[in-house]
Amino acid sequence: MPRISDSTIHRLSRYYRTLKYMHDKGSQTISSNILAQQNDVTAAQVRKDLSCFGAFGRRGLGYDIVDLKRNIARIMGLDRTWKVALCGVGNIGRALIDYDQFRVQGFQITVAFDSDPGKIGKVIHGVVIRNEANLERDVRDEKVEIGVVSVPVSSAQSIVDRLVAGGVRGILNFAPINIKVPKNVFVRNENMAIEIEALSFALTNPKMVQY
Amino acid sequence: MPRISDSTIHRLSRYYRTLKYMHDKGSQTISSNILAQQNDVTAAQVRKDLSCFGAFGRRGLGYDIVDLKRNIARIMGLDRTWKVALCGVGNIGRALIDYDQFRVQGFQITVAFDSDPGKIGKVIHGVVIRNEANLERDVRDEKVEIGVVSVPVSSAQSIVDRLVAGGVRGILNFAPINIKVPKNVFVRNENMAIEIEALSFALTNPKMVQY
DNA sequence: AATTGTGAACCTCTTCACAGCT
DNA sequence: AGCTGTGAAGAGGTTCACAATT
Repeated sequence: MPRISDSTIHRLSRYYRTLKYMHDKGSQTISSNILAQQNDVTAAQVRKDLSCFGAFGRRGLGYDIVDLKRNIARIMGLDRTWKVALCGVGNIGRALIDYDQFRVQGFQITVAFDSDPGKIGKVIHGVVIRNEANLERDVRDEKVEIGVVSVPVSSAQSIVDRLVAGGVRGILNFAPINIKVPKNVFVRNENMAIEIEALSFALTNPKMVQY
Repeated sequence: MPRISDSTIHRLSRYYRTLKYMHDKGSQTISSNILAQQNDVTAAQVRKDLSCFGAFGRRGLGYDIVDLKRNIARIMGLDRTWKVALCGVGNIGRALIDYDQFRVQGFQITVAFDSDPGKIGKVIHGVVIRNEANLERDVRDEKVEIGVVSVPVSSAQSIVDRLVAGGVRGILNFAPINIKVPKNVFVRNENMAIEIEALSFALTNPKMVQY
């Protein structure tokens, strides 16, 4: 089975978003060239990325938007819903409970946890904040597959361990720390400080990065 | 002037965070090997990354933590403060106004804008929400260098154009759209949906990604 | 004429391995 | 002996260029 690079996976998400947009605009077909322009990559890159999974276009004509969109959704597992547990209902956690980009793509925050007794029992955008004490049990009962970690650094690793104990297979980690998981669990990190620091680097060393 | 890759810049941020942590724990020196383990990379990678900017270690002894930390801060422009304008005080914008990882690293949200008349004038964590109508002028008057865009997709490009008109040189974009800027302005995208979609891909095709 | 799919060339990033310093 | 700094080798990702198809 061929390995797919992170870059290709990221680009696939972006192509998918472009296809949704073009479809909403009423277009029927799209060429690799247009898809490329919309995402600041080369047309060859688009075709290479897609060719990892099959031949979806028609020579001379381009790609059927509805068809390609459906294919990418299938490839990426976006043609279904995913049950998500949110851990830590602070500023970021609260923003995520109501984040359209998650909901619209089938990521359903079905349970949320916090350790603060003052928050437990409250309802935020339709989700009840539960007591962290029963995390493993609740995650298992609700058949949660993905855990989102938006707790402080100090409790991130232990929350991750408990999510894994509850049977979660994927973790989206917002805590700025390198968490450890068993080999069969996937982690993606979302550290917003890293991107603004990259901006700081670019502004400080404009000659060292390509504009 | 040698080009520095995005990957190296990202890793530098992560090394920096490790160094802060180790320093707080009271350590004096650190080897490339330990720094590597803490960040899931090889020791050679750490040394190569650092060697882009100079020779900071001592053979046989490793790196002095305080010294390396200071050097990375200087290289990345983290030894100063940056004035930041926040555009769009929705769920994400509100979370960012109070995001420790920004503040602690010197990114000061000095001005915030929203187009909703109901929000204008309100104060969130010490920041007054201003009328978007005067964005260019306010950004210029306050000498803002970085703009954070957390407005809906439909108004993202026009807000970016106005930030640029106000003299901003770097943009952190949370809108899931590929914004266009003049060649001398830097953009970094922070699309949280992309990472959870990458998780969806990994869970759907475990054989195609390395655990 | 337009556009895909793809092997080959190219380029960039990562790892190796070892000389050199403490 | 321990560990860095780095040229060279290796791996992996991107672009080229063209045959194949509509």
